[in-house]
Amino acid sequence: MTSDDLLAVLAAVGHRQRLRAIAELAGGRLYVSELARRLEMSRPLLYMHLERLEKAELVVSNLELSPDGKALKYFELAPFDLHVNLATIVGAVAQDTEGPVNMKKGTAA
Amino acid sequence: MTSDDLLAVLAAVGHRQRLRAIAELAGGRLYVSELARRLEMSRPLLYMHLERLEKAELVVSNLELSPDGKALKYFELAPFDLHVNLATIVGAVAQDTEGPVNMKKGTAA
DNA sequence: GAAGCCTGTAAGTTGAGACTTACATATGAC
DNA sequence: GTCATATGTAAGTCTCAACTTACAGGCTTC
Repeated sequence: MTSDDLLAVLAAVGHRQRLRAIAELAGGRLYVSELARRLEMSRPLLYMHLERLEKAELVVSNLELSPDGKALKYFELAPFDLHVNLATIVGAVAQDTEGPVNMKKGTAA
Repeated sequence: MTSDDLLAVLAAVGHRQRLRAIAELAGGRLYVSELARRLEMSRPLLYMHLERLEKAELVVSNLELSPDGKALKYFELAPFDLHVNLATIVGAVAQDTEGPVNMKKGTAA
């Protein structure tokens, strides 16, 4: 995991509104407008937060059509469990100095 | 853990410079000026970051006198291991709605 | 048609954190 | 004395994320 990845997750989850969004989604998938009502925040604002959570791969979205034809953008939680400890941080930061080498997978430096 | 506590830690660690500071401190305790040189950032700036890390209880400081009489403010890592997952977040957010009750310890609601 | 939902986005404001420069203090060495 | 080290902090700038308002569509139901 690069420090960019780590920072994306930490910054994404390190915000009160996004924390609340995640907690609300813990009860099950919801579409944007409905979630906005529950969290009592404007839809465009929530939209922005959800985009951020999605980039950090903490949630997944899915545009669907309701039975009555409305477009509903559903969001649901992606499973995640990040351990914020020394090993994680040192590991992530190490990659920054380790030379910006392109590698597909693994730690073959 | 309240959501304030959780946010303090996440926001503190969710910043590139502070991540680097932590990684550098992983090699052992350092005083501010020395750490500033290693990270190549201004001392006042680093100072601010360290204060933030200390508030989140990720580092501990200690003002000491060097053999030659100089005051050195040493920082060292505090042990930490936060699991960023659903349980942690839901638990933290739950306390916000759970009524701002003062309680010493335990979850006796 | 108008009204009720929904998504998507642009444009503007604002506020907080990040960052710089500068200074005051203290100590020891020359 | 001056020069080097260190801490502590004030004051200012600046950038960016957060947030609001407003509008563009789409589809139903009446």
